[in-house]
Amino acid sequence: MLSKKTKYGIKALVHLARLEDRSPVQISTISKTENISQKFLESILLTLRKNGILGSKKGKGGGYYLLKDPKEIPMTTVMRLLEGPIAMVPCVSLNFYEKCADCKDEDACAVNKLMLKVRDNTLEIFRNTTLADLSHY
Amino acid sequence: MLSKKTKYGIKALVHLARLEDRSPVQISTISKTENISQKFLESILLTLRKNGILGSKKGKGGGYYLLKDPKEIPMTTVMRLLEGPIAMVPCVSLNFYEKCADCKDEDACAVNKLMLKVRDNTLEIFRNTTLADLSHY
DNA sequence: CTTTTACCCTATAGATTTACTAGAGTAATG
DNA sequence: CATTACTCTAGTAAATCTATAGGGTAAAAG
Repeated sequence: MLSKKTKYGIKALVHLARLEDRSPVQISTISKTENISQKFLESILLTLRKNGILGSKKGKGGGYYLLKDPKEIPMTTVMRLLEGPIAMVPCVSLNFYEKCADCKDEDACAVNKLMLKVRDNTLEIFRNTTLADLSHY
Repeated sequence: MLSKKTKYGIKALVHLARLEDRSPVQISTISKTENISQKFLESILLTLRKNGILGSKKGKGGGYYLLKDPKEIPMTTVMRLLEGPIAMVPCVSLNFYEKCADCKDEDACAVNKLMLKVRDNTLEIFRNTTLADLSHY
């Protein structure tokens, strides 16, 4: 299951990407139009900012804004930031690899074999989908 | 993340599929060779039995065995039984569809659009992969 | 009638997710 | 300089899910 954190994060990013100009948008605005708990959204936007996706401006007229062109933001980045590993199992993860405790031989493991295929496919989709692609109606 | 339930279930099924004959195999045997908590495995095999994948035999010489040819068991069936929905979000699920509470227009929703692609791809893999495919070394 | 094995129910520790609360810090504006 | 409008931070509570353990029952075989 996709966490709400990721879901909300994507919605917020798309919200920003759909706007013409890149001037700061307040959390409360996004929160209201996208039906997201404001405080929860706050922490999500914070992690997006800390990881170079968003910029923020404090004080009056402040808010969050995209740092890059939506075309330059692939979903792999967003997913890894918010959701974590793209692979369903650590033993087939590129960025978060971990050996299974129970598995003797990874090459003979059916789960590994299956999930590797799934990961390859999913990764391909996320790589080839940018924020701009998702923002078209 | 794939639950251990599903992981163990697949391992157990592959274990059975790799055997020549279809005579009953004890839980304890599978549990030991696959490094799975016996009690946990017990409940997993039970649900597989209740859903027509496995048969069981009580008493001496008893155990679990496959009811069908591994070629006839697509991973869609196994995944839906053990893991639940294949889609990462209920609003793109075929078998477990549910409307998002927060989402006004599903067609305009970026999360929906993205996850639909992922689901289609993943589903295709699971459909085209049978237990037999996973059982080859 | 004893052994062996599946079957079934309950409980629980731990982790994770989601969300709320309360306030501190910072910048623009009149 | 005071006010207002924001972001930022931390702590925490509730709810759910996960993985496992324990103990007892029922059926089959010899």
